[in-house]
Amino acid sequence: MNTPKRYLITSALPYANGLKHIGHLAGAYLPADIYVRYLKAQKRDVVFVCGSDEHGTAIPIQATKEETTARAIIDKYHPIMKQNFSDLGIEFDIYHRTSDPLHHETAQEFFTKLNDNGDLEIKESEQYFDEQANSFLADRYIKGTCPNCNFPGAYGDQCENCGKSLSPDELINPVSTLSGNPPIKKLTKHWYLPLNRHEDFLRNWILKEHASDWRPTVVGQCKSWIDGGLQPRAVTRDLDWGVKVPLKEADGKVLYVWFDAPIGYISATKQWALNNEKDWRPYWEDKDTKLVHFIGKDNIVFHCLIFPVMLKLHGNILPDNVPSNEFMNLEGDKMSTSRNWKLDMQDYIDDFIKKENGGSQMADVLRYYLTLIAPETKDSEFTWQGFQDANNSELVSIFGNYINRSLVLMHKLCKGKVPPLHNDGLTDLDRATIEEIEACKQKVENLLEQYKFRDALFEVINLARTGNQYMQKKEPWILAKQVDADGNVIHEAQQSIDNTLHICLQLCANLAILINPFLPFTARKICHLLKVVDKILDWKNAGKMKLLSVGYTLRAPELLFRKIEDSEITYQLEKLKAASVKREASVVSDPVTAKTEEPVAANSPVKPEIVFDDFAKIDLKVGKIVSAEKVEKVDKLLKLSVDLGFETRTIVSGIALHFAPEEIVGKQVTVVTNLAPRKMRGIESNGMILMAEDTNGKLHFINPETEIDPGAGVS
RNA sequence: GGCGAGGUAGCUCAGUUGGUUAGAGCACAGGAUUCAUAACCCUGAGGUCACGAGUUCAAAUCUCGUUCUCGCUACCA
Repeated sequence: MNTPKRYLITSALPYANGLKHIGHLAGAYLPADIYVRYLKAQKRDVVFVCGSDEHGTAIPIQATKEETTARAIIDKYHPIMKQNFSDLGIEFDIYHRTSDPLHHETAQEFFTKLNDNGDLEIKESEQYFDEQANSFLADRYIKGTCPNCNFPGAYGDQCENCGKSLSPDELINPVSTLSGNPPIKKLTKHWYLPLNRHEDFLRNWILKEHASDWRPTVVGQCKSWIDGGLQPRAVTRDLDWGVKVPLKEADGKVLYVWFDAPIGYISATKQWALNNEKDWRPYWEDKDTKLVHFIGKDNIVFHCLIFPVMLKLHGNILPDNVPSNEFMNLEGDKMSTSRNWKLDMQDYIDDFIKKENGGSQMADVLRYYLTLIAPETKDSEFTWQGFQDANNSELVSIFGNYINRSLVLMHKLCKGKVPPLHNDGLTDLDRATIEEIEACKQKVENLLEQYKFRDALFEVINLARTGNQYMQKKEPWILAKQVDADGNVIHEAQQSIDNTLHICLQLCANLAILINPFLPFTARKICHLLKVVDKILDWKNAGKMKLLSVGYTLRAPELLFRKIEDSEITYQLEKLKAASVKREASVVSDPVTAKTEEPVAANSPVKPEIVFDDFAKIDLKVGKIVSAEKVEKVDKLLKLSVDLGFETRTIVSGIALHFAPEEIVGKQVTVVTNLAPRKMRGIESNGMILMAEDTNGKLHFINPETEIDPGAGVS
């Protein structure tokens, strides 16, 4: 493996619509920071960029929720996120933002080049338009009744009640959230990135060239997408929040957020270059640059398929690796912002780092545990108990304790000075220990180069364990009891004590260097205790045994980590559960989006008023199920034959998860008989069975109290 | 239903191209020790490697089936 000339490391741009939780931290920011700190300790040429992603419809939506403007939202969250990262020791070379003019220029230039080269397609389509607001409506700006669960406040892209992804066309009774009026359909023009043109490139590049050096989950996910068929993807949309499409004919259109966001890496690099009087170009154009994207698995498609296609078309380098992490669960459940099941970085900072017994050592504790359980190969599990255990029995008991006992012993047995190493007195154990220090450096290095952060961290802790074992075997405190008539330790014993503590202290210094990428605050604190400058943390010093000069006075020991009490853990567990329960309770009385919605949807779960004639259009009849069978290869559908008196019809109904075919034959049901026919799975459905859903989500038939003749009208 | 990733000790996870009694850390039990934040150190117990077949001299590892979890995707008039 030859060393690249320079590195460009990116962490996924966090979306500036709210606080970010530790799942995000563990997925994209912490591993990147560790990697970057390691590279920098190696004195490599590396730039670590990140920034806030401030476009997309969710920003104005959040603004409505908080009753403010989009600009105010991003100006609120950008500095908070920046500070959160800083408090946790995530040290970007630049934390930029996509609202910056430089980014707008960069994104526009990117679009223009692709468009000029004919790499984009233009298509016209009908989209919902709000006449009063004179504006096309993003999916998120259309609300209506969810066709899946009948929740009246479903958005055009997703129903927040049942979680189903939707398209605006699926909504029943769509309404614009801008004016409250039903939208009309209007023709609009959009630019598309034809991913389908690049299937061969992607297949070859990922599935062949990177089949073995990328993580299996990443390659697998890409394969799944590619095999599923790549579609042209809209690059622009009708919205007034974002990067304006740089074409006269595209007034009122902006770049789709997925298109402009990754370009944010480039504009961030440009800004960094401006700040530091550097040239940004080689970082994105020179083949000798190693580009690495750190992301969570939800971002794989963008960073492995879409953005590389964009980069290739634009003439940039491609990522060398995209070490995506899986997800981190919390106490047995998925982390979720909407269900409030999470631990925000901000909350951890408030509850641990900013406390009197906290400080930056607590930032390192979180970094330690998150790295220990990093979801590198599969989803992992954050538990507060695990957090406490990792701290108390590893950081405190093994690592912190080793450093502490080394310093304490040195003060007691070596007069507070680094003792000399008497070469003629070296034992096999001494030599073996020295060799282990050197070997540890190599192990950590190899693992980090392969993005195996968890294993790398283990090796460092293991070196502390080695130190403990070594000290235990040498027992300098026992040797110190061998005194002569004057009470002085006899010569041979003192020599052995000197050698032991000399090696122990050099090992401490090595620990500082090796732990530095993972726990930077701790590394600096060790340097302070050893009275050495931070320069010693250069990676090239690792494995060396001459980091501390003989005879040098060291500081009095201070503890590196404190124990975490049971009460702190119970407090967090209760807090987590309380917040999540509160959330559930509030959903019942006050729908997810209550504050912002039109009164109708917010205050009463009733659809807009209609007149009798509207109702009279619907033809409802009682029918009787005469046969039922499961539609093959589909989860939810049953094919029913329903006797309506005057005829027997085939109706396909999505109730298979609730009823077995045999148990519903003979049941009476209410049928909408004049609904337009619709084909599902190749079967034409002529009508619709009315169902009621209880609070548990279970479906119930709507039928007459006692059996009556099929075909009876309902009104 | 399709595709992808998983199911290994109480917990969190390793297990390279199939090869001797399946590993680590933590937790647990016993012992030893006191320099150290009752920390460290030593020893030990603990697994039908989700389940069932098959290929093989040999399977946690390969093949097929079943089942469960996660992600993407399809179906809901």
